[in-house]
Amino acid sequence: MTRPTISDVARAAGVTKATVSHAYSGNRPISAATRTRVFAAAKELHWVPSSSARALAIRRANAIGIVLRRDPAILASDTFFPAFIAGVEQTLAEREVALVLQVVGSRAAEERAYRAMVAGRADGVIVLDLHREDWRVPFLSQLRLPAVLLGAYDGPSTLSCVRTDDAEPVRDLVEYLRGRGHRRIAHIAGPLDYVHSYARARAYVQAVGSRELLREGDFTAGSGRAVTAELLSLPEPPTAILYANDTMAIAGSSYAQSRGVRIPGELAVAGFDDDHLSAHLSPPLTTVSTDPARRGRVATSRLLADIAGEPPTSVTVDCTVLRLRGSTDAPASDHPRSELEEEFR
Amino acid sequence: MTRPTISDVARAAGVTKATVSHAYSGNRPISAATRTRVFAAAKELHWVPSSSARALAIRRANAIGIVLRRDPAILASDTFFPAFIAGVEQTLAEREVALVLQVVGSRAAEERAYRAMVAGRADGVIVLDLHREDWRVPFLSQLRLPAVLLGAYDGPSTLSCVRTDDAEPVRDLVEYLRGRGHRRIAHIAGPLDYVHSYARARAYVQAVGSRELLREGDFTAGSGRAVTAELLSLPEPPTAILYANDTMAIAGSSYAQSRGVRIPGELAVAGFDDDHLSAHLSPPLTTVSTDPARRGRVATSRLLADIAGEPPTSVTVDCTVLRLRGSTDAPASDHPRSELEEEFR
DNA sequence: ATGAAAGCGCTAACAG
DNA sequence: CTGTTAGCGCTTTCAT
Repeated sequence: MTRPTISDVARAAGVTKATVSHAYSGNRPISAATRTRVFAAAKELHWVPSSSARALAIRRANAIGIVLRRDPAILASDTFFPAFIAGVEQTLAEREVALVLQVVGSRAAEERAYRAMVAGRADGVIVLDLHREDWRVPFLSQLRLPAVLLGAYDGPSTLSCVRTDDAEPVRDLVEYLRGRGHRRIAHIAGPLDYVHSYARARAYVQAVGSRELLREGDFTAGSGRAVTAELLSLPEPPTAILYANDTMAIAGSSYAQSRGVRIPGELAVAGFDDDHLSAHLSPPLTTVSTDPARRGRVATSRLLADIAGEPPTSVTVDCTVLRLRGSTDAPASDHPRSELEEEFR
Repeated sequence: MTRPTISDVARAAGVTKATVSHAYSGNRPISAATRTRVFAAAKELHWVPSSSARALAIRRANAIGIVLRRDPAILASDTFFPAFIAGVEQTLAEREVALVLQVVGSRAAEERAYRAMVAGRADGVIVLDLHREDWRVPFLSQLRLPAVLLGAYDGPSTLSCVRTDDAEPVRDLVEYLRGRGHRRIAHIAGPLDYVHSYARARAYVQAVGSRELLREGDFTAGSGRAVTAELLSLPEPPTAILYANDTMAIAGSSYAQSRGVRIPGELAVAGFDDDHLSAHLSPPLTTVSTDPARRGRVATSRLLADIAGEPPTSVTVDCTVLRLRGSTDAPASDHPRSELEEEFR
């Protein structure tokens, strides 16, 4: 009635536990005959090795962790996360490694969660939502917990890092809009203490040469709407808005439309992330796809390498693709296609 | 250099391992003095009990599992999942239980994943995406793995179940649209082998009394668009469409708008799920909010109860709320508000 | 090629 | 109230 153990299998196969263990791990030669007997017995008894016992013996959890400190509301509105997880799981599935997820509400809980990870829940972690100076970087190093940072972390760090160039697509977008005659281009950034928000905002400021039309949102639909309202009520409102994510872009442009502003005729808008809805809106939303699944895969295999003992490394994954769509079409339809636009297509 | 164990703490505190263990578990009286010494020593050494050792000793993982068999694309477009997870974590955080997540691609992998769960990764599982006849129900019973089914499962089952009434909001919606003069109301369902899709579709068919305008989508934006296109090209197209989720509703109505169909003037649309964007669209989308976070909390505490040895139970959570918004406003603005509408407001 | 036995770090009787 | 002593189920020397 109780689950079978390795001893049961050994007994049934007429061998010892060691033999069963090695038959599975392949860590030492086993005669074909006994191996067959062992496997048969195991299948017969429906034996599956206990992962806790295994974890204790080899001092490895065979799991990686992600601890997220987020407002449930933000989590729910994040299009990046599920796709990222899908990527993580894709490379995890090949080995027999599990993902343990912990969503916490406070810094204290976050520290506890990481300590629990080192204490045997996970062999390493992926760190998301990087801040420009993130306490977790020194904290995790000190914990000696293998970790990979997702995002272009600039502070001192000896941890592995999976970088993305957030600046380039922003520059391209600004250039593209300029080419279409836009002179007042606004940017609604995400919280500026996030490395990716900051990188996008900085690229924007450098490209337009002014902070006048830079605003800070919080990635939610509500803030997209609110900040858009503010921008549109300016004496001289922008003719184009770059949003730091699609959620804000969609909410913002819907708000503009509800006020009678025609998109892209009177206002061009672009997002970031390529939400699954963006291509299906009216007009379809210009955005930057960032292939979260791929980044999940890269981060995971990097982490597994760290765990296996390889030295931490920084890798850059070139995954941003500009998706030019209807929401940034020419303000007036008589604008000829610019060369730049052709190039992007 | 190696992580401290309970023995190190015991030695430092001048007691035995048993005392340290009990000081933490409270499983037997410990004098205040020694307890203090123990805690001091533990803190001094930064000791955190090894979860694998603990799991082996108490035969419990202190973790629950969710295994998901989904296309990454569907995962990414699912607004339900992240919110649900947030709810799960909320009640998990109070106890020190972790969530292990596994996304798999095949039935075989799914079985393996569940077997790994019983084998020590998790003490119980939450089952999502229920099919009308789901092999996992007998499978998990046989595995003797505590499990709670999320959704109104009708087949034979002795597992706990967290139910939601999907039918009522659909009936209400149909009634509401009827009250506004709609006579051709279509429904774009999700895959009909899912219990929730089926329940919604059945309620729809009962309410309108015909399957003529029933279609099956797959919850993605692409299918929302495609099926909407088909419906709109009918000789006698519907004047209202009920979608089984907001993703399809948004894609579908955007498509309609891009074809010049005015919403709600010429076509009323409603979704299901209350995506974070829905209230911010133009027009705002009428939908049914289903409080995924709350259902996550309920399912989790139900599962923890099962794990604690309570007998499995079926609970119904009354969490659907109709959100009437602009996308279902009167076809002609001279329609007086119906009484029903007032009641819903 | 296989067996015997000693842990991995914790909990839980069983004594005292 | 606290110490001793077996395990939990697996891996891994060390023998043979």
